[in-house]
Amino acid sequence: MVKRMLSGRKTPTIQDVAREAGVSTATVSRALSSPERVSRSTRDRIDQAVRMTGYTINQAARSLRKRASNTILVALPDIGNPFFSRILEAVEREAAARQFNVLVANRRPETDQATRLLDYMQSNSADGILLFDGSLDLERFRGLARDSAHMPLVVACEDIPGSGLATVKTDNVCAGRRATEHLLSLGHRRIAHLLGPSGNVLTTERLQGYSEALSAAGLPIEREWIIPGDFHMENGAEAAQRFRESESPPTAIFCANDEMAIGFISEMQRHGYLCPRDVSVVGFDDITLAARYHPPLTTMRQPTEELGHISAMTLLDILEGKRAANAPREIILESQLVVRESTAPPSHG
Amino acid sequence: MVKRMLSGRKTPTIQDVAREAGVSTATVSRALSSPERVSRSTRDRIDQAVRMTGYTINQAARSLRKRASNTILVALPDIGNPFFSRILEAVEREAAARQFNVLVANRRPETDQATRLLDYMQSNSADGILLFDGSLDLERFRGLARDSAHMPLVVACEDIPGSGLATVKTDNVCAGRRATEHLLSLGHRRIAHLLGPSGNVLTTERLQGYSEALSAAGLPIEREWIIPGDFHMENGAEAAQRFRESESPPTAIFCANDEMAIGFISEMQRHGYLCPRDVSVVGFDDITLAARYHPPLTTMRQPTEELGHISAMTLLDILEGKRAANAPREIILESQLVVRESTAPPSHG
DNA sequence: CGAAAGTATGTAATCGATTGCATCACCTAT
DNA sequence: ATAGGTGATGCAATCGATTACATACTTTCG
Repeated sequence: MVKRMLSGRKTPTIQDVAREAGVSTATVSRALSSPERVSRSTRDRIDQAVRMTGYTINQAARSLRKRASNTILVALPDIGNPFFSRILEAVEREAAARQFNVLVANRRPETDQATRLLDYMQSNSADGILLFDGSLDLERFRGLARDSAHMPLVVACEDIPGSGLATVKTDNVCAGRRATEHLLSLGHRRIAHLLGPSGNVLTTERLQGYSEALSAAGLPIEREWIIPGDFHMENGAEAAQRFRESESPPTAIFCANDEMAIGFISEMQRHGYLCPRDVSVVGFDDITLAARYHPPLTTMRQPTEELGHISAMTLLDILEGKRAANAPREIILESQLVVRESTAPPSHG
Repeated sequence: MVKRMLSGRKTPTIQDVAREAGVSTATVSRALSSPERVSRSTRDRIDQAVRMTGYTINQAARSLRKRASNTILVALPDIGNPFFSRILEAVEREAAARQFNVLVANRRPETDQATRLLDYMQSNSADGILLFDGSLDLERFRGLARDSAHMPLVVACEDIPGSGLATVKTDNVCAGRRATEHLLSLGHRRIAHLLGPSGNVLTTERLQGYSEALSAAGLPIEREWIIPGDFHMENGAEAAQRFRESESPPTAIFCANDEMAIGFISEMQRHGYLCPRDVSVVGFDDITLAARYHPPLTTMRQPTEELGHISAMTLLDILEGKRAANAPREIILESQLVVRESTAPPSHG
C-alpha cells in the first residue's frame, strides 16, 4: 500500500502522516507544534510516520490558517552597497536562527515604494517590515495603512522623531560632531562636508553634527563647502574636482560615507594630490575595504553587525509577542572613531 | 451597512468585494486574474468595489490553491560580498518587475544547506531556486529531492558538468587563462595564483585557466605558488606575507577575486613594497572599488549585472512556463580583461 | 463510591482564493 | 421552431493545516 506510491507521488500532506500513524490530523498537528500535548507513544508513531512519508509542512496552508507567514520584509535603499548588504547578512542570520524567512525589497525609483511595501503586508506575504530605506515617506506610508498602529514595523538607521515607532539607529549627530572634532583637533580650520542623499535623516543629522562642531570651535559654516552627494563614489570624484578648481580649498573633508571618501581620495591622487599630505579625509561606516585602502581610511565605524542583529531581534520579538507592539523604544548604538592614515595635521597652517 | 465597519474591520476578502459588487467570488477572481473573461460592466463594478473596500489579495490563500508562491529563493554564499550583493540587486529588480518575491538564504556553516534549501521548496515557500552557492553539494541536494527532475533550479556562476541543469555562468577557464596571459605578455615568468575556496568550481576553473596559460608558455607550474584562499581580504594579506618571506618571490600574482588582490597589495604596501613596481597583481570580478583603488586594479570583469539578470530571467521563464523545464541550456557569459595600473612589466627580468 | 479534574484524542469548521462544471440567456443557422 | 453555439456568471469542491469544542478514558480525593 505504501510502497506502490513510491514514484509519481504527490508531496505528502498531514493527512498522509495521520493515516500512516493511525491518528487524526489534529493529533499530528499537535505533535508537531506542541509535542508536550501528545502522549509519548503517539508522538513516536507520528515521528516515525513523518520520516516514512518524508512529510514537510505546507507553509501556504499554515499561513492561511494562522494568518502569519513567518516572513519578514527587509526594505533597503541599495542592496549593492556593502554597508547595507552587511546589515542584510546579519538580519538574515538572526531570522534564520528563529525560523523566519527574509524577503528583500530594494528601492526602485520608478515604483511607489510606500504602496509596494504596504502591499507585502496586506497581502499577508510578510508579517513585519524592517525599514532601512531612509527615503520612504513614512508618514504617507502609515497614512495608507488602514491599521498602522498595529503594523509591526521597525525603523532602522533612520528615524522619524516623535513617531513612536520602534527604532534602531546610531548616534549620527554625535558621530558627525566627533568626526569633525577629530579634524579640528589636528589643526584643520577649513573643513568641507560631503553630504549623503538629500531628504535623508542620516544626511541632516551628520550635517548637524558637523555644524555643531564647527560652531563650537567658533568657526563659520561655509555653504560653499557643504557639497551635495548621494553615497556614491562618483560624488567623491566630483567633490575632488571642486577642490582642485578652487583657489583656496579646505584642508580637510568629512564625507558622509566611505565610498565617497574613497572616490574623493582616488580622484585627488589621480591628479597628483596626496592624502593626507594635501588634504585629510574622514569617511563614515568603516566598510571592510576602508582598512585596506591606500591610505587606510580614518572613519566613523558604524556597528553594522549590531544594527542588523538588533533591529531584526526587535522586529522578531514584536512578532513573537515577546515585546508589546505598542511599547516602542529607541535604541541608539554608538559609532566609533577609527583613526588610520587618511588624516594628519594640515601641512601649512 | 458598509460604513459602520470603517473602524476595527478585518482585512477585506474576496467575499467582501463580491458582496459589494453584487456578484459571486468566482466572478471577482476572474475579473482580477483574467479580465477578458468578464463583461465590461461587471468588471467596472468589481473594480469599483475593490477600491471601496481596499481589497488586496491574500497570498497565502492563493498559494495554497494554486500550489505556487510567486516567490523565488536566492541562495548565496556571502551576501556581504559586493560581488554577490550586486547580483542580488539585479535579481531582485527582474523578479520585482515580474511580480515575484525574493527570499534570500545566505550560507550558514552550522546548517546543512542542502536540507535547508530543499525545505523551502517542499514547504512551498518558494517556487524555484537560484543557486549561486558553489559550495552546495548539488548531487546530494538532488538526491534528497524526491522529484529533482522537475525542480525549477537555475545554477549560476558555478555549474555541475553533465547535470543537465539550466546554468548561467562566465567562462572561468578562459578568464583565468587570459588573466595569466596578460601577465605573461608583460614579461612575467614567475606568476603566483591565489585560489578561491577549495571545492568550489570557480576555483578549479580559474586555476585550470592559469595552468593552461603557463603550460602553453612552456613554464612549469610551481605548487608552492598556488596559494589557498577563500575570497577574503585576509587571504591576500597572508599571501603577501609568504611573498615577503620568500627568497625569490614571483614577480606577479593572479588573485581569484578583487578582495584578495586588494588585501595583497595593501599588505605589501604596508611593508614598503610597491605595486606594480615590485609585484604585478591581477584581480577578478571588477567590483566597484577596483577602479578606485590605489593603484587602480587590473582585473577580469565579470558581467555581474547580466549574471543576475539573465539567471533570474531563466528561472522565471521556467516558472511561468515560457521555457520547458526539461530543455535546459548552458549560458556562458564573457569576462573581460580590464587593464589598469596594478600590472606592469617586471622590473628586473 | 461518585463527582470533579485532568489527559489524550477525534470531529469538523475554518482560513480565502481558484476553478471544473453547471446553468442561463441570447444568438444563429437550418 | 429547434438544435447547437457562445458568452457570462454562479455553485461548490478544493488546496492543507489549525483549533474550538466534544468525547472518552483515567486519576484523584472527599
